[in-house]
Amino acid sequence: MKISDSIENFIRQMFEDDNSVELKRNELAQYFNCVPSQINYVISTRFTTERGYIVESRRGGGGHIRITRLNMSRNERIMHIINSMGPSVDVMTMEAIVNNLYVNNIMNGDEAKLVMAACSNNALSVVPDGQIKNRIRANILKNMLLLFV
Amino acid sequence: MKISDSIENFIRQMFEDDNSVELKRNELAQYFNCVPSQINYVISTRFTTERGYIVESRRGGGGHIRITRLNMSRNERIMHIINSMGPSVDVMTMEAIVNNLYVNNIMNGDEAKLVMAACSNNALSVVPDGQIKNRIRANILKNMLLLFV
DNA sequence: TGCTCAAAGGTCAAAGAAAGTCAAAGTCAA
DNA sequence: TTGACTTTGACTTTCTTTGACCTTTGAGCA
Repeated sequence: MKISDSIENFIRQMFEDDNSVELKRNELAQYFNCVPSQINYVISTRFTTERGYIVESRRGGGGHIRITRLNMSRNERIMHIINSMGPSVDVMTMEAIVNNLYVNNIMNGDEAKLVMAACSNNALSVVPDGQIKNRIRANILKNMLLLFV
Repeated sequence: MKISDSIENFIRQMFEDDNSVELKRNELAQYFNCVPSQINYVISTRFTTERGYIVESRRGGGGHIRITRLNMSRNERIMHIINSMGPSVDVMTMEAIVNNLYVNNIMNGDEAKLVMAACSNNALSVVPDGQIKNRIRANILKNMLLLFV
């Protein structure tokens, strides 16, 4: 199960040497034995701007999808995250953001855990409404991230 | 023998080798011949933050529930704070608690700032009602403090 | 040069797969 | 008999998978 995660890992590994990778949607889909649009799904949920990626593509013969990992300065990165975050953030996105900052050495493991704890569904379990929960989460996250600028 | 207790024991045994276990709600329910929501019941009554567990989950295909046991051996003080905190905490109390932990070297300055940012009125400005705000604050604080245990 | 068409990739909504919630009904000990 | 704890199940929410249909691109041919 969880083909999407496998695909995500596969793509992630392609980044080992380079900050930019190029892939063929159909080839990749065939390799993973899934429909091509699943590749789009993975890209649109895992390689978003919020997580520091830029995606470009080209159709037609010799078409491709290029994913580029952004390399911004620490403060730029944080401000970029805050600004592109929108008023509402779900748990997965929040975790991705924090993890991203962790692997980029912008926060250490303890700090990452703290942020995740503060923004977890558990911490917000008092809030009944999911929409509002995500809005509060976004707010808490922004407030905490500002400390790293 | 109550089914809930059996399930609790079963999960507890899964912790033998590891501090973190992952389970499938439906599978477990089938194994115990109960409705899936009973698993939620067991988790929410037995594997709570108050008892030193963190629960994460994921829905959809390949979903799961992960329970992580926090290392209890560290400071009783924190557990005591958490347990004696009540369901609602105002800003001043929160700041006093955090400051106390700071001057007692249980957390460093950066960490203290993070906790205060997450629990600030600012972070919770989305929440209109003051009572609810304090309840959310208490929850966030508890979740963060557990990381110091 | 301009046209045509196959080869990419894109979009979207429906179906599927888990887990979450909540309240009603049941149980049991004090 | 009451109140706390359990059990159950209908309904909800979230995430994933699939497929039908759409758009863009570029090579090759008239």
